[in-house]
Amino acid sequence: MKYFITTAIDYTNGDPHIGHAYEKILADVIARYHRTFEGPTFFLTGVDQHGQKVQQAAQKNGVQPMEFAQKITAKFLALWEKLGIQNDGWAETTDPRHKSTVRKVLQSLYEKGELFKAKYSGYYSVRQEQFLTDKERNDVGEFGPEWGEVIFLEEENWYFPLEKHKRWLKSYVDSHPDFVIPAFRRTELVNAIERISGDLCVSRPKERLSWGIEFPFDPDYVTYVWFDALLNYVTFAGYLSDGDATLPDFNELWPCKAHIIGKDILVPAHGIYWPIMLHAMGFPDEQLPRLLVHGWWNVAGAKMSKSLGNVIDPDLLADKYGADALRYYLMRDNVVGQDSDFSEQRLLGRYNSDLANGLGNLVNRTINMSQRYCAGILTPASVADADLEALRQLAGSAINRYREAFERFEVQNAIEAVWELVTRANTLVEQKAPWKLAKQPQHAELLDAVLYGLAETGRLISLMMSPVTPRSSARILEQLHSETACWLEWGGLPSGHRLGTPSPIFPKIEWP
RNA sequence: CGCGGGGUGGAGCAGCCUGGUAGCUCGUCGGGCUCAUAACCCGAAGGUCGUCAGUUCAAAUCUGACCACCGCAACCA
Repeated sequence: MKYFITTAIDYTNGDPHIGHAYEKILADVIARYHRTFEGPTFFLTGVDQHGQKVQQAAQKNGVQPMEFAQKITAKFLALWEKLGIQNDGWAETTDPRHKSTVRKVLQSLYEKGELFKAKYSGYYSVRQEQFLTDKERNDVGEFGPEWGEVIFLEEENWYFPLEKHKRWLKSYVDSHPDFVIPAFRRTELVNAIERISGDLCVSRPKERLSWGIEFPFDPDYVTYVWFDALLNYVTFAGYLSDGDATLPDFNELWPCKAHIIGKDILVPAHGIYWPIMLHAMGFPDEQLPRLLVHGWWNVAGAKMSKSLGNVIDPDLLADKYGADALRYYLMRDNVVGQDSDFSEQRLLGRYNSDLANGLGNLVNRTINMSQRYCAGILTPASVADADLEALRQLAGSAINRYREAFERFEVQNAIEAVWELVTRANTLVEQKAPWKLAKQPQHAELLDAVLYGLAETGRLISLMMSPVTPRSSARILEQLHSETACWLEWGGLPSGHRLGTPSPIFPKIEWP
């Protein structure tokens, strides 16, 4: 079995922003942790290319939907490359392999009697191309001018029954407390399940929307975008792929350990539609995925939105401060699940105080002293020293806390555990003052022990930080001449090991 | 009486589920060090943990009420 983790697939009707980046970085950090320290991992992310909004955005730009979707897709891909997102699978909903699986699922649900055709009539906005409900009525009970021409329309569509699975979903969620992480998000879902009524319309007549996956048994219709998008989690894991060698072995991956999603798409898409879909498709309860729900990045206390014009561009930030600095800030300054406030000043503050002054300086002074006092050649401790022993003990407990935090998706706590070690190592430098020991030949062994302890601590720290700051960690390990070892225990550096040349990894950046 | 979230030293946040000396980063003040990216280390000041009441030997943490704040049309993680 592989550790299978996914993100939501991003809708290709607009450019990526900091929220998209945060989610992918979070998933990437967790995936990298597992890949490095736990075992085979499969990280899937991608883009959602179908649907009305994409069709509309394309029209607005005067291009075909496919062309538009591909253009936006390229932007996402370029950003993930820049941010160091290391995904194993890439989901595009226009991929023929995906279309084929979606059709197979539709066919199978149809044969099981889980899809039915029915007429719906109601008020329909021609401009917005959607049916209106009472929610859209304004104070005086009318549909406002923003909807344009509103007509009464009767339309036949395919429906997926939700209500008949309501009782099952309720009992499933009740008996699986960790279906939704963090726990408080579960409350919202439980309330929403109580309100389930009616069925989900999963088709759109082609004359109204052509940009989607055609129904296999009714070519006048395309699939509703969520029904199409949610299935990416199984199709790109190899579900019903008939041994297609370009896709993974489904049995190796499923069930997914975590779908990482934003709080806005928990209800109803991932918390209601998706488990009911899987249930209807025949997945047993123990084969359902888990949902890891993250919060939003606000800006100066306000919600980030295109209309407010306060959208943060991760691409610019990565250029300005480096991908690792951005990754570090987003992971360090946020409790997974909660909202956070984005501040560039704070990003810079974190970078300077934690990465430059803390970790970067520790590594730099360690290698420098080793080069200066023992020609960069390490000799493990041959003398007992209480401070060194304490550092070694702390390294052990930090590793444990780090691993436990990752198992609970608490990336922030994992980082804090590492930083305790950074601080402790810097303290040891002051306690032992190697520059003094170097002048006292009788303390040569203690000096060796201290320098070894510092280098080894530096190795462990950069290893532990490698999921978060992969490129910087690689550079640190390179300077330590310890490029390959992933040994997360004390003593990875052998006796006689020769360190490299020190060079600042995180140069300090002044606020303009 | 709609749903949900948070209200913790100057700023930003953990802790709350599983009650028991209030923790972290930044900032301020004092001291130390000189290996290092003017970085590092130590110490100090600063909090009645929104308010009121309850449970308890003990409440930031559990219960109830109240107060002000944020999100729940669209864009959208």
